[in-house]
Amino acid sequence: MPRIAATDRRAALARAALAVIAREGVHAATTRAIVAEAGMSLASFHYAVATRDDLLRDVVELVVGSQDAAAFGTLALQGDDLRAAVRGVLGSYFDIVRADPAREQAMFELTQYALRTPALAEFPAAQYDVYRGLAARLLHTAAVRFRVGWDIPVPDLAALGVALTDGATLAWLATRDDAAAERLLDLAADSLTAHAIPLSKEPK
Amino acid sequence: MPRIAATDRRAALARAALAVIAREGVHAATTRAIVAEAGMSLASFHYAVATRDDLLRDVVELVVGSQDAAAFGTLALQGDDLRAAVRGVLGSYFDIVRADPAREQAMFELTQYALRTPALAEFPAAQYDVYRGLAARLLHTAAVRFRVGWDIPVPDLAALGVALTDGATLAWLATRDDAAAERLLDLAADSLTAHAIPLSKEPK
DNA sequence: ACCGTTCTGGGACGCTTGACCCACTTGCGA
DNA sequence: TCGCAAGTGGGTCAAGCGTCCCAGAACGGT
Repeated sequence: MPRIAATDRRAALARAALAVIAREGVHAATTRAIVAEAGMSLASFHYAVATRDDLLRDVVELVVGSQDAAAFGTLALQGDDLRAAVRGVLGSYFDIVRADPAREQAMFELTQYALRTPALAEFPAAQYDVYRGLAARLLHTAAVRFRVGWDIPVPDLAALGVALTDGATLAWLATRDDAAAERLLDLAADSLTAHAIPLSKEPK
Repeated sequence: MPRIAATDRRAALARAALAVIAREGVHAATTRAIVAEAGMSLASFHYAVATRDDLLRDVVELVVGSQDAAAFGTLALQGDDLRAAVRGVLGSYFDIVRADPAREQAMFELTQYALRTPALAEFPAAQYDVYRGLAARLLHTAAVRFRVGWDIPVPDLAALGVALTDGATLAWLATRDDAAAERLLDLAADSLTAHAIPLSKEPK
């Protein structure tokens, strides 16, 4: 076992914990399961981190922090018109979900867990700020590219987008019905683009 | 301690378990916590039910079965026009969520738990069938009352409704932002009613 | 080459968990 | 009224949990 600085080990443990959670759920993320995943001894755990809850906090931070650009960086705005672009982004997101359903489920479980844990209670709100911020940026970019405006505030529309993707993800995790999910994403794209208004000939 | 038939005790235990889960989360629903909630001795637990997982199965069945008419029976279709009626139903649903957020979170947690448990893996799909069926019935009733049709299949529109309510609930549980939730429900009602088409003068 | 800090491993602790056993009480049917 | 199945309570078990301790190994500055 190579020597690793405590701070690095802490990060490695957080990643290992996330892997365990994705594979077996939050309740299975015991100290022993985590160190086994990371290939460490049990003592290294408490050398790097004071308590298990502290590590879970790291995991939540890891999730919130990395879910932004990391996973969604591939979501490119492309397509011939606004509707196609929006549908494309939703489809790309959904491909990510389908590629690793366990991980996506782990996100939901972590959110629920954080809501139950007083020390972590503020994280879910931050998580949704990240989601909504990302959605808002995408909407803004789309509006610029296709020279449209939105007939409601972008943050509100972003919230709608987040709710739609969350709802679609949850439904697919439960049913694994690909066709239904695709139809749902079609409707979601319609709902979002319905709020676009063409700008006057001379874009600002 | 009065004598209670094993079958009755089993049902009582399931209700107690649901109460514990709502209050403290799935991971806190230990056999001891459940019997304490139900006011029984630990031995009565395993007399009424073979194993803890068996009881959890009962809880899931209880949730799926009762969530239909029971909780949503109050969702009445009322309002002067379609849009108002749909918004009213969404608002009523949301009032239920806000009245007992812990219980609603318990529903999500149970779904996640069931997805992780092979013996319970088929329940989430059934749960969503119930949701979608309820939404479809509401949409059908609304169409009849306000003499409109839907420009897409009702099951698809029902899936959209379920995704929107799920997404809105999840977002509110995380942020507890009432105003944002109300705005989101406004948009949700718009998205749904956008698919209504007026019927010809002579309704069948 | 040395020494003290930094890191590692194995073992151990106290506690909670799900499960269960067995002696007991209760109440219904004959 | 009586017997026996149905139900109850307390105590107990092994396993798994988070946490901790301590002897020793590896490293970096001198």
